[in-house]
Amino acid sequence: MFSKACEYGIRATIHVAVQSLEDNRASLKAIAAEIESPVAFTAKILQNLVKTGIISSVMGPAGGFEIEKKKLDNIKLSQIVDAIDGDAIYKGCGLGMKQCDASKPCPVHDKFAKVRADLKEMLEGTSLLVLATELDNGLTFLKR
Amino acid sequence: MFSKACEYGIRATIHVAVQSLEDNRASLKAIAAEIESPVAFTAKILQNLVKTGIISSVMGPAGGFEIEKKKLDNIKLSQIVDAIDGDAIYKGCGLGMKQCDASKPCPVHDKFAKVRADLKEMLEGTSLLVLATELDNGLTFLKR
DNA sequence: TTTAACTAGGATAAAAAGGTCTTTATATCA
DNA sequence: TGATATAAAGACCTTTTTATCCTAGTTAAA
Repeated sequence: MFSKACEYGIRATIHVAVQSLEDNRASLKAIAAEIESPVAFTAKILQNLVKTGIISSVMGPAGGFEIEKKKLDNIKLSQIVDAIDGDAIYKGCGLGMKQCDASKPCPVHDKFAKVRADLKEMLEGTSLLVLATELDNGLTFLKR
Repeated sequence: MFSKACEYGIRATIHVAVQSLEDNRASLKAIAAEIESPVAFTAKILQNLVKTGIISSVMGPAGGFEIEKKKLDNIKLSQIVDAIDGDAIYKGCGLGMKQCDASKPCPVHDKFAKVRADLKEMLEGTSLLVLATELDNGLTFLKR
């Protein structure tokens, strides 16, 4: 479904969100440990998310990654996915055809439409605040 | 969503199905031309599908790939996807975690459940016969 | 000025995608 | 019957993309 980079990116961002709720910064090392991801790879993904403006970073001792608490409710999963994997999952044809739309649909175009719409709705409707809160309440997990 | 191999595999199988409805065999070359796919790569995918028993092949002159007409209604998209990409799309965690189920869900587990169920239902509910018939009627396309 | 942290870039490894060539099966024709 | 041509099967190789690692910089607090 998503690339490894995107999977790590989402999990990392959720951890940063949880820490930000408690006014802590999350260091690269802490994030990688928390989500059990390769450190250097995670670094690149985070850099990308910083460039995109989804999270922010502070260099130097006591530095790390953070997200303004006010923004947590407005950041949706879709933004993270879009920043890392692009929009192929929304726009691309399910069978990889270049041109595939209502006027010249691939064999599964109509059948896929619903699944795709569901996915889009889910990604656009799920905020970091919700994900972070659920994790914080012990309802969900980031490891294993 | 699917690997390139799976996309080609689905498209190739649909073309074989259409030809089988007209009692023709489809040669590798014809298939690759029809779905605009790399010939050798397509060959491997077809071999895989033959081994899985989804399509059958005949060697030698006038040989090619075919599907028993009777079977077309019973072959579902899900079988093709499963043969090529495996069951990760149904069973795997959306965020790539090893253990992720109702008892220890990842942050998007519940949200993904619906999308996944939709996808599964769609793949398991769509038969080759339907796809081949729609293509034959000019309602859908395999190229571009 | 030391040190903890992010930044930047390339290097390497693994997996996916695609290509080449040889072998095997089989229909057809001499 | 045997030779030939056609088409899939199989083994191996190259390229591209994705994932991962490493090393040297830059920033800023203490």
